[in-house]
Order: sequence, then structure tokens, then C-alpha cells
Amino acid sequence: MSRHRQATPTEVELEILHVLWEHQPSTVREVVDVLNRKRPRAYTSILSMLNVMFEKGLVTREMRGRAHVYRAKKSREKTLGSVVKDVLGRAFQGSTTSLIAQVLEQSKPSAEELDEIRRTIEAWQNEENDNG
Amino acid sequence: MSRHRQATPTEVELEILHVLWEHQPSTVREVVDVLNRKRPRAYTSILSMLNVMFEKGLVTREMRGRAHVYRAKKSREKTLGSVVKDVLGRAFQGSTTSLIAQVLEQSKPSAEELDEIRRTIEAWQNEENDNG
DNA sequence: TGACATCAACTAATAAACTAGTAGATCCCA
DNA sequence: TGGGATCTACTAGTTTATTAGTTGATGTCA
Repeated sequence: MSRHRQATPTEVELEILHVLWEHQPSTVREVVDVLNRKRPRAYTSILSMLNVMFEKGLVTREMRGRAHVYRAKKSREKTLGSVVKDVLGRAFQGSTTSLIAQVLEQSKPSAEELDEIRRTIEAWQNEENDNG
Repeated sequence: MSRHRQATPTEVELEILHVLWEHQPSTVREVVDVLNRKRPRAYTSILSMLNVMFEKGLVTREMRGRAHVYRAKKSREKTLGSVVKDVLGRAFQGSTTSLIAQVLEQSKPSAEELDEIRRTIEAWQNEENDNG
């Protein structure tokens, strides 16, 4: 426990979480097999990472036979929400529009994608009105 | 040279860059004075960081009297663009709309802020048409 | 001109992130 | 029933990030 509060998962942690979100629960072996399609690492590397993540509370696990099966503790949405919150504060000093301008600049969406983005905004607004 | 290509500045590096973007060029002393309003650190800590950043090519420097004055090498826009690109790939697997949905969810903009966001989108679209 | 302040350079220490090797238990099957 | 495969736990090494102390040069001012 130092200055860091493990605000957001690290790069490799996110890689692993993405695998789990796609298919839960998974054994270490299953996670390794998926990850190795992109970048090969030793079985024990992923095992160690999952142990660290278990200790951090990022994943839960239980026995299935003599192997552990792992689940992400927080949903994809919750986790990615933290990531965004972190970036928003750390890099954009809270300015939502500035962040969105950069997202557009980076992703250069087509007209169709822009429409989808607009729909996303409308959908969010409607949902807000419904709930709150 | 390992797995990392220094994709994006670290947290403290971003803190320092924000100071420089506000007021360039700055001496170490000036950066320290600004940063210490938020969180006090030793002069030599910031000095070391600026040295690291100089070696990484994040900042330039030149002599003014017997002190260095520092400038951010890349603009705020370019740098924040990299940050977004990084997050987009690392956490959102390239899905712009998913990222924007999370931005809304996190910032919960008011109706006025939503309008501003819409204007940001329109502005970006017009600019794209003008240029490209 | 000598005490004091300021500055860069160097050194170092700590923590976190990541990767992987070794050892020992257990399971399965010929 | 013993050899190979597989799994966890443990250990450890490398790199990066962050903070700060020490040292020596230089500049200022009384």
C-alpha cells in the first residue's frame, strides 16, 4: 500500500479480464490458450498474474477438480467505467468534451459510425430520464 | 527496450506536462511550485522526473542562466490523442461507441453539457469535411 | 571574500509490473 | 504401479516508476 490504490487494472490484467468476460469461468489453461493467440507467454506467467489479481480482488476463484476456475469480480462495464474515470481525471482534468473531441480525432468515425455515436448519446439520455 | 514503447506518459509525467502546457518554458523551480499546491514533493524529485522525461524525449530544455528551462515536446492535443488511442485499444478493443458510452456514464453530463458534446461532434464533422 | 542559496548531476532505495523457472502433489492410463 | 501430463505454490529476476538524498559548481550579497 503506497501511493497507488490500484485505480485501474494494468495492461496485462486487462488482457486477462477481457478473456474472462468473454468466457467465465475459465481455468488458467483456458486463459493461456486464448492469450497465446496474440502473444505467447509461459503458463506460469498467467498463473502468477491470476494469483496477483486474486489477491488484489480483481477476480474470484473456486476449485473445479484440482484446478481453479476464475471469474472477473467486476463487470466489464464497471471496470471500463473506472478506466474512463481515471483517464478523465488524470489526463483531461475532468473535461468530458475535451475527451470526446480526442476520441473523435483518434477514431475518425465514418458518417455511419457518427450516427451510431449520436444514437449512443440519445440512448444514454433517455435512460437517464427513465431512471433518474 | 522491452515490451513498453512508452506509449503514454505516466501519471506524474502527465502532471508535469500539464504544468508545462500552461506555462512554457518553465524552470524546475517553477514546475515544483505549481505542483506543490496539490501534493508536495522534493525539488529533486521533480528534477529527476524532468531528467527522465528529457531522456525519453517528452520534453526539451535549454539553458537560461544556470538553470534549465523546459518545454513539452508534443502539444497537449497530440499527447492526449495518444492517451485516448492507448485506452481505446487497451481497454475498449477499438470500440469508439463503447468508450463514449462509458464517458457519458461516468461524467453524467447535464442537458447543457450534452448539447456541448453534440456541438463538439458537429464541429469535428464539419472540420473533417473541410479538410479531407 | 566568505556564508548562504540555488541548481544540475549522480546515486540510491522502494514498490509495482511482468515473466518464468523449479518443486511437489495428483491424476490418468498403459 | 509407474511414467508422463498437469496443476498450484513458491521463488526469483528484470524493468519501470517514483521519490529523495548527497555532492559539487556557481552565483549573490553583505
